[in-house]
Amino acid sequence: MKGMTFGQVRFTPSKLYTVANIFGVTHLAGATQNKNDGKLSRIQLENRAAISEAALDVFSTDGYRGATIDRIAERAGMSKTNLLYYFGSKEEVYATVIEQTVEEWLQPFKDIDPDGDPIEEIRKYISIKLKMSAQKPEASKLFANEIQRGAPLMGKFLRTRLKALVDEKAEVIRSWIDDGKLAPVDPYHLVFMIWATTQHYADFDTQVEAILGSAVRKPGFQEQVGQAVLSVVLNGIRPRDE
Amino acid sequence: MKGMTFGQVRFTPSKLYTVANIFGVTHLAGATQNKNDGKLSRIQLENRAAISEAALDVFSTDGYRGATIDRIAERAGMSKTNLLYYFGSKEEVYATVIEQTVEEWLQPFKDIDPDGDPIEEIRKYISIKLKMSAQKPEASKLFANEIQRGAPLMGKFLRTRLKALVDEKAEVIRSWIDDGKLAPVDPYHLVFMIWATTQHYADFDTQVEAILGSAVRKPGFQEQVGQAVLSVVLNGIRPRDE
DNA sequence: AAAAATCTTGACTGCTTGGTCAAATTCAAA
DNA sequence: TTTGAATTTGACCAAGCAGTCAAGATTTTT
Repeated sequence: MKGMTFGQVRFTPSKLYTVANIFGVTHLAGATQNKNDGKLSRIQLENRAAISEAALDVFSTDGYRGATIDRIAERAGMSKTNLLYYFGSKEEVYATVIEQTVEEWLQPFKDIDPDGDPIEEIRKYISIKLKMSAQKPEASKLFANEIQRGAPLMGKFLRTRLKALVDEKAEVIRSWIDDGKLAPVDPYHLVFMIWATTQHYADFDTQVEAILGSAVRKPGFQEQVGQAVLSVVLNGIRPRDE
Repeated sequence: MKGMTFGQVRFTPSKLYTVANIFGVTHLAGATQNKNDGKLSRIQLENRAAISEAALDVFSTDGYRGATIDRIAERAGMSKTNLLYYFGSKEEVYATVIEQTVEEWLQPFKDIDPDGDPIEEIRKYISIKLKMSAQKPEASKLFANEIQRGAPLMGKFLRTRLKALVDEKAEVIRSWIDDGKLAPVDPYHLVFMIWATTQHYADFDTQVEAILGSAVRKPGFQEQVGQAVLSVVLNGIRPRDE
């Protein structure tokens, strides 16, 4: 598609292709045929990084449709034309940013250790996830937007790699339950609950702040959230008799 | 239907205005100076309803920016021009749809009964919310999108009425805890958890379906979700000794 | 049935925005 | 320093889209 268009139009000896792995988008990166054998120059590195960062900001708040490459370029400190020199299209910028973020975002989930203590592993996972939501809400918002659009870009990824990963972890949880170390609960829905709850603080930060007011900016807030969420997930709201 | 009322109507020379009070948007409603003293004609009623329904569909999947009034009009079975005869602008359509939905969506929350059995009240609330998410995911997606954009339209509503409502219910939950009928948990975060979890099944249905596959369309699915969510929220995942 | 009011639409306008092009300007290797 | 490659940008184009306008069609009122 993109590649074809370019092949057809004249191959400017000044464009270099980078293969986007997960989402199957082949996209330009800046400079081909540079004698530097595929390696990106200092300027390319800097500019691509600047664009990615700016794009994450803009896409996460404005959504794919709402974002404009003009605004991304401005935020990255360059002209739109120059941005388009590094990324062949808006969609490529978007795909790249999602790619760069998804691995990082999923890492703590992968890190759940089948041999660890179940309660401790889940506690750790929730804590990390909450921290990530607080520190980089843009990442969460970016995904949320993509999924809510029907995941036109990530659809296949969700159905293959993500599903496989969740299946794997669900099996782990199931074995924990079998060992009597967790109360019997559908592992998939438990995962969804954890995702929903932790990401809520990123995706709906506007609402959380509207309701809790300035408290969300006080130092202990994150800990308070962690404690509350963990308390419910681990112990439930039904009083335990002691 | 009391409490927050919308839809007062007043007139101007050539267009009939409808005042959308909560969101402070004054918007046109169609029809020139009809003598019919504020009452909407049969055609007005039908068309406004058709537009609202179509708009909910389109806005919820495409977001505000992504939606076009052309597509809304097409879906409502009329020309864009005609749609604009009933609603003065895209934003008015949007505001109207949000208004029409928010009350309905919030009703079960309002219905939480301070004098009821705490566990039972919360169980009921979660069940209803899950059912709503399954039956009308568009409503949830519409809000999600609005909040994630930074709530340009609903911001004030969130900070005033919604906050007041949540404050009120948080007080109820606190009193339940004081009575020893619930485990001690921050009421606000409990509410957020319930919102996040239940709405997740609407907002992220694409992801849920990608991971669970065809199971989501099987008859018992909704009950399964309800059971899993309730089990965690009520009892937690830490095994209870019997 | 005629008039008045209401409803509907095609044609058009102006603006935004993704993307192209060719002409610079800067950078880096020799 | 020279020279070719890499980088940058202003001018431009076409598509998409919100919103206007005036004229025609339909419904309601008298």
